[in-house]
Amino acid sequence: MHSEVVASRSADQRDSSRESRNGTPQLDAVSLAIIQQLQEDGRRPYAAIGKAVGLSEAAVRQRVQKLLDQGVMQIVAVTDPLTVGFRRQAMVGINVEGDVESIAEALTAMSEVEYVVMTAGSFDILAEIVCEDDDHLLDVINKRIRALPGVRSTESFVYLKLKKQTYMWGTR
Amino acid sequence: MHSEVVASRSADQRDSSRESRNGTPQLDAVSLAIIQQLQEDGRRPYAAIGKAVGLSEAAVRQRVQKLLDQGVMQIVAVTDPLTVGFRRQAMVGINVEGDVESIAEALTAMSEVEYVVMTAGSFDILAEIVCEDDDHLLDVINKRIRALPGVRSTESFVYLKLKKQTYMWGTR
DNA sequence: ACCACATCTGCGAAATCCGCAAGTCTCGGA
DNA sequence: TCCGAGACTTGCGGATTTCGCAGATGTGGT
Repeated sequence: MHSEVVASRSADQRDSSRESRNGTPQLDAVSLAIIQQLQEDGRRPYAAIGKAVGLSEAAVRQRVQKLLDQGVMQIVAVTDPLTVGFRRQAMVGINVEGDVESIAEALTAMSEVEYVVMTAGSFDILAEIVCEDDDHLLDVINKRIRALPGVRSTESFVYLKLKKQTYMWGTR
Repeated sequence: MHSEVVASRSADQRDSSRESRNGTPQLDAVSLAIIQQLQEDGRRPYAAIGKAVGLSEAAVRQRVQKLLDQGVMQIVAVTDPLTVGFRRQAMVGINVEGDVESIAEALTAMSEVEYVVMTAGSFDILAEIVCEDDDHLLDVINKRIRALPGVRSTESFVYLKLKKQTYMWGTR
């Protein structure tokens, strides 16, 4: 009933914040374990987490704070869009002529756009749209996205049924 | 310094849990406001939330517990996959012959599959894959997904750059 | 060797969480 | 109309958690 992740801390396990070349902070095993705990329950007390990962309450608190400050993770409530009144969703594949980045930027600025990713393949950009109804969705796709200068074509995939949505990265 | 969302509670605002025909619980304005608070900070104290939405600490506590029990929302840590060691992601569009639902089910069972949605359009299913490297990604797509009986064809969109990822449903 | 820096621990004080009870109000059914 | 169910409020202690700080410990660079 005392499953410690790490019994002793060796050198390479405690570099909780070293920058790798691309600027993203490098995470050690302990921080990973902390994140894992908070992925199960975002409100789990620091002491309980400490017990699980083999750290003091204060140490866990400091690391969590740093992870939040660094933007490595955030602790938030996530919901099923349907239950909060958004009944139409779609993934939109977009092809761009010219600067892809600027189009992506414009999409990011739209509040109905939940998700924007630049891709390799037959689309340059994939964007997820979350709307209240068909009219709203139609408006966003036809009037706002297609109106952006540089958007060559779009293809829409209206969601029929959401089957899975996980937030368990790093928990495998 | 006392910004209450609701000054007085009218009838339709306090049906915090009524079932609509499709079985999903209906949310009132107050629960929406609570979720909104927790989307900004999943660890915000109940008293602070109560102050913001115009409810007592105890009432907020009861509502949050119910929302969690009902599965309407969950409070979790979310991370940027890249910083936790998953360097290859892709969206895969899938075409199916026969029962779409059962294929979706099979995808859901895979731990590398983060997201599964059934769609209308030129794909029957969209699935998001999160992997550690190219080999892993290739393995999942070619050996596991394409091997499913009923999968007619797939098309992959490898992620080049994630531009936006929000969890702010209902916060508009 | 020594310093600078980051991290961890320990420990009080303050704040929060949690369960509980009693009273109010509204809605809807008998 | 009367009554019960459900939701909210207020109030209350006790257990728990959070928070800030001071003092160790450890590591890397000079």
